Amino acid sequence: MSAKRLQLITSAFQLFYQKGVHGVGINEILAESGVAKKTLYHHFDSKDALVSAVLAYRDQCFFHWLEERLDAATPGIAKIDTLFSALDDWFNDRVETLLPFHGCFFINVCAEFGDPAHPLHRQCTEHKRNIAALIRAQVRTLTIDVSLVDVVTDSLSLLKEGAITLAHVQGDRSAALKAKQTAHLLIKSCK
Amino acid sequence: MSAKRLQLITSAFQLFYQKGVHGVGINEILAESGVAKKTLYHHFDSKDALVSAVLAYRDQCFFHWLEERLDAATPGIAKIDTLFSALDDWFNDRVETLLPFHGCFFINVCAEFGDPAHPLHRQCTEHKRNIAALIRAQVRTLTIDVSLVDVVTDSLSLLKEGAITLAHVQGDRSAALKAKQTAHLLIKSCK
DNA sequence: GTCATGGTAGACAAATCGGTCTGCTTTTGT
DNA sequence: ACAAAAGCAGACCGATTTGTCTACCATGAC
Repeated sequence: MSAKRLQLITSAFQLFYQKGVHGVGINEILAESGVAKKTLYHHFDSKDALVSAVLAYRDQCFFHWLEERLDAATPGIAKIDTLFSALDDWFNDRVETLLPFHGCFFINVCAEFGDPAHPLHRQCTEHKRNIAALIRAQVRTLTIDVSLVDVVTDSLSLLKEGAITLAHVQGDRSAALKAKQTAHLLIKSCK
Repeated sequence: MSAKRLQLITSAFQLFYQKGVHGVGINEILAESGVAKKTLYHHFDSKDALVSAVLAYRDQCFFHWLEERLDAATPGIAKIDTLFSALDDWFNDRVETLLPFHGCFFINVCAEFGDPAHPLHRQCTEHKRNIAALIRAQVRTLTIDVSLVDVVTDSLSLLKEGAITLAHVQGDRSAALKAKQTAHLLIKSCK
């Protein structure tokens, strides 16, 4: 990938994440990234195409970060602990690669592109699907009845998304720890 | 309240809810509401002031709707059942007064106004605080140890917010029922 | 050496943005 | 009845939007 292209994506992400996609103009991205307008439109057909590339970039960053954190944990309940500890680090700006917390970028984009049929909205749906699959893989390492895997995965997803919203909208930076506590209660009740 | 003022607020809400605040221009609101521009700026100092009024309007609609639903339920676990049944009705467009589901308007607005110090962001925080208090009142009718009221309230809030996100971003319209199931497990484990 | 590629700065276009204003009509309170 | 308030349509303003275009420079492949 071209260096300029990457620079455009990272600058655009930073601005979109803070101010929303519609709240940031092309010219602001150019000023921040120090790239010429012609170059931007050489790499991307339109602003929407840039947004799509930014979503793909963030999807990759976020997924790999979480996957690495989870891989480092020992199978079982520690995997679930690690999931919420990782979220806690994210919420409290202890993960440099994720940039200062401003909620979930994919939730934010869906707020602006509300139509579920919109390509950008679908891209966000896809991201969440991938993360949910990652969570399911952790749940499978738990010593619980196989028939409970689906429902526990759903519950953990609910808690994760709820924690993100609490942290962002309510400004409750301890949301991940609350979710971890609830997850413990939940899994204990499965045994 | 003036009829025109109300018309402006309801039209603006409908458009903002579907397309996001920055995705809707003043002129579109005027065309949809059939109100003159001068009249809009007679009632509101700026677009931000209109957004603030729309938030207040939605806050009132949503709170009163949920409060009525919860009041009608018998104290105890039925209150919690009713909470998630109400969400299920909302997600599946069975509540006319809330308009077709496009996620939580307050979460959406926070996505566009990411700065927690922004007045519109704070207004959303306030709304969530009020809803959380309403949930806490239901939890108090449960026959659980008083020391658990806080943690159960937090857990239910997490599940509620998570369900909203799952329903909107993932397009999972059964999210409220999954959350209800999880809430049951959780409360059962408190006894 | 030559030529395509990717890059620069920035003028420019057409549309739209939020917001102001004029001039006129309708409604409403007393 | 009459004056004040609220409403109308829409022209207009300056700023900003996305996107195009011209003209030129640097680099590297063949």
